Amino acid sequence: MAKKIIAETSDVALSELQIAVVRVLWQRGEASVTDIAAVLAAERGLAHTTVATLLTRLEKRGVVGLRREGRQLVYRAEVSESRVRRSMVADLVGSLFGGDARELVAHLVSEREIAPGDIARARRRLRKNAPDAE
Amino acid sequence: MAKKIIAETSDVALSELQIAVVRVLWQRGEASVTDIAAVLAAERGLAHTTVATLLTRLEKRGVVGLRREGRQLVYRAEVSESRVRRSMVADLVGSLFGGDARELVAHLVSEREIAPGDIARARRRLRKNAPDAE
DNA sequence: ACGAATGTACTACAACTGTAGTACTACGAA
DNA sequence: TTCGTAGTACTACAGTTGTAGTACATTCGT
Repeated sequence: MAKKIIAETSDVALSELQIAVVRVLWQRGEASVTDIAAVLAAERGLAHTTVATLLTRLEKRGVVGLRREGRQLVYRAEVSESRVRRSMVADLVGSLFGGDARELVAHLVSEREIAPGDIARARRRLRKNAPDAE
Repeated sequence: MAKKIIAETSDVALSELQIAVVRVLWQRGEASVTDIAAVLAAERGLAHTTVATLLTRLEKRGVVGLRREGRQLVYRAEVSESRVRRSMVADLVGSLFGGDARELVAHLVSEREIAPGDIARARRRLRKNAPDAE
């Protein structure tokens, strides 16, 4: 009882590029290499094989899963966006804000990225979209 | 007119470990390799030479500067903590929150990391510590 | 002055990342 | 049936990171 649990528990830190790849999967649920490569080619001119390599590596790490459809590989995300957000925000808060998310909020305020009322608004929205998410 | 300006303008993304090193400098203003190595050795058992290597590399990147004092090297940070925060938070918000910091706040709320009033509190604190900070 | 200790410079090395080419296979069109 | 094409697998390669050893130089105590 190791690998699985560790995989479920441990952090998922992804690079910007890796996120861009997985984002396509978050949006579509599933996508073939060609689909994803098309997006990444448009977004940043990456070669098809580059995207394939990226996916292979992410698969090896368990970040994405794949299914074979004929000769094509169809990928899906194995980690949710919120899980990645959770772990990456926690990493950032931990290393740069002394582990206190309120420091991050203070930073955002001083950078004028957010304004009073944004928390309340977020709360209302959350309540609406997931009324019983405790 | 390139390097300098680019250096001043461009992003500063540091790894967790690199931040731990620079944090010592942020705290003390200046510190010798031995000082920093002592902290890092205590914090995470790193060898003296490891810390020296880290510092050399950070120096090459312009993240820290150094001064020679006899046979010792005394380092100082060349980038401020707030600059690093700015650029790393922007990166994270950009890649995981669609560039909208309010999404990050919503995430923090849903993770129960912050509560209503935290923005106002941050505001008051900022106003107090830097009354004319625009 | 000599040897131990201190401190830096250089080298090493594996893992991971960004990037992509090449080789090979199977499929579909003519 | 044959050839171009789509698609995957494998290899490559430079740069960064985490980690530290070794080689040298310098200095301090006795």
